[in-house]
Amino acid sequence: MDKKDIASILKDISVLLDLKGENPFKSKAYVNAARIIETVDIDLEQAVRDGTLDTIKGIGKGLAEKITEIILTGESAYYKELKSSFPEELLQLLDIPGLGPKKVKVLYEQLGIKTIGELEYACQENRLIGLPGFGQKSQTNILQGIEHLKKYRSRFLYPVALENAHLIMEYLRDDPKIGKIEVAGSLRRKMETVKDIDLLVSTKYPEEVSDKIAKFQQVETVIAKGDTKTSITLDSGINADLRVVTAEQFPYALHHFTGSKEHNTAMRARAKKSGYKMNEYGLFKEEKLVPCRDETAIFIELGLDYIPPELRENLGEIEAAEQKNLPVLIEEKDISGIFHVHTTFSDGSNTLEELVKACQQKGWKYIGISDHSKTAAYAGGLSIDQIYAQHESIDRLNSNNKKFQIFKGIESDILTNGDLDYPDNILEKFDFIIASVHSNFRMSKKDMTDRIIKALNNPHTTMLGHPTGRLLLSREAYELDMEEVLETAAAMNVMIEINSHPYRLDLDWREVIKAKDKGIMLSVNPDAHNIEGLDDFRYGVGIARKGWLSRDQILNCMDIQTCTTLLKRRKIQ
DNA sequence: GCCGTTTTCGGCCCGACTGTTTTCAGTCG
Repeated sequence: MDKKDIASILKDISVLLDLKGENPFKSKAYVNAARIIETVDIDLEQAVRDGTLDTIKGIGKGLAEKITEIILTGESAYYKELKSSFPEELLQLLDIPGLGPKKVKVLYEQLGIKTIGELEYACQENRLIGLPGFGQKSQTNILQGIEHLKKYRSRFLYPVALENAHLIMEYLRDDPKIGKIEVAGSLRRKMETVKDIDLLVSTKYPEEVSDKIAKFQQVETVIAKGDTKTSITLDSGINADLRVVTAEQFPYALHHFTGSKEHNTAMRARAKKSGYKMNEYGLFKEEKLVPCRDETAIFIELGLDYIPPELRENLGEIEAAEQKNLPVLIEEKDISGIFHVHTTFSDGSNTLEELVKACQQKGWKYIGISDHSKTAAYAGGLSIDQIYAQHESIDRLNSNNKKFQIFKGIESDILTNGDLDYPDNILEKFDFIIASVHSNFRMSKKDMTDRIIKALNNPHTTMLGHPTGRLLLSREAYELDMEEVLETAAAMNVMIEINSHPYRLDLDWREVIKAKDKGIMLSVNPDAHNIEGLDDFRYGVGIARKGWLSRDQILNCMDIQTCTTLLKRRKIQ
């Protein structure tokens, strides 16, 4: 029973309470507690033993009791009881846009609808019309929503959403009636996946701009259209919300629609405490607008340093901003070289020479080549002879150019027993070794943890590659005790990569925060298989920023000399 | 269900939009 499992039970309880029609604040208390459990850096089992669970802000006596029960027994009688009053599939109905707990309750109690299939059938039979709160329009919308759900996934990868956002922005940008236009929402906060695109536009002509948005060629449907908000579905399947405000309102609206919801809630509560009211239209003191020309001015008015969007998750950023304690976040320009690049020696599609040239053109000072190791036969893993051949090429290129360094590396499979993929006399020939799991994902949590821990204890391992193995929106992470992995990495001085491939973004940014706190050095790696793939490092920088990292905590922000020293550190120990 | 430098009771962030109503509830962010 790890933190995620506990949080998931608490969230389920919250939904069930909503369905029962309980006090909404009670339900909110459970969601809130779930979030706290997920993010708090406290050993919960220890807290149970010490009886200190209810000293955590947001967890009182009632929740502490329930969480204790879950930790000790793996179950919750309260949860079981709630669950038994509804069919299990019922919760899926909440995925349909426009259906919340109240309406689902009506559908269930009055029509006995339990599944999406039953709901679709009931709509086709016209049976929703006449139910309290339902009519012709809502029935049609529900049918459309079901169609949409079937057709598309509910979330999109960050670059996909970004590209779609840029399409809309380009369409609007040249319009003289439009002042500012900016991305907001989870996209601006650089979440790894997003549900929809939020765009904010300033104009004196809201109606005309709304009309123009609805006429965008790539709009499939206009979901809603009002004075300040237009919601559309693009033909790529992604939804976009466009908010239209005046130039004066823009900074407040930008902050509001960037979120997160949790950050906003905390900000408004804070504002209220000091006698302000805060909403998307402004910051008000005694009903009077406090003029702010940009977001920074809003933060300053509230006694805070500017909080970059990536940090706005209500995970301590407001307190840090108050104490002038926010980190100086890493930026793309801080990257001075790149590790984890595949060449034609294994499954890459560009040669060593081409990749080196591409890196030089980007102004980088070094590249760390890491092709696959021999067990990864499907990816053309290198035989020992091929390693010698590659090292010869690298030595030749290095001797011809003293200003650019090629580091010799390998992405070694972590074998099922936790060993690396070559004998020691070969492993010691590399400048760095990325140890990654590429096979046998379905091990027990304990076995997988032991497997990785063993690899971390190997003196040849420089860094751990894509630590969770997840593929966003398609493959779950393998079972792993991440806490133990981070502890070991910290103790053994092993670095961890932030794999920047948009399908991975692994280490997860929530864990990056914890890794940073443990003093672990991270490396923003593109895991590039061709020249274009090098640019994925940008997504990794986004994750590093969400993980509160500064340049001095990232290997590939260092100069050649420092990198060389840091890579050798492991072997000397 | 949580919380408290006026409070152990009575609050709990706030507003837009839709579809259903005939002044508002539900949903969403």
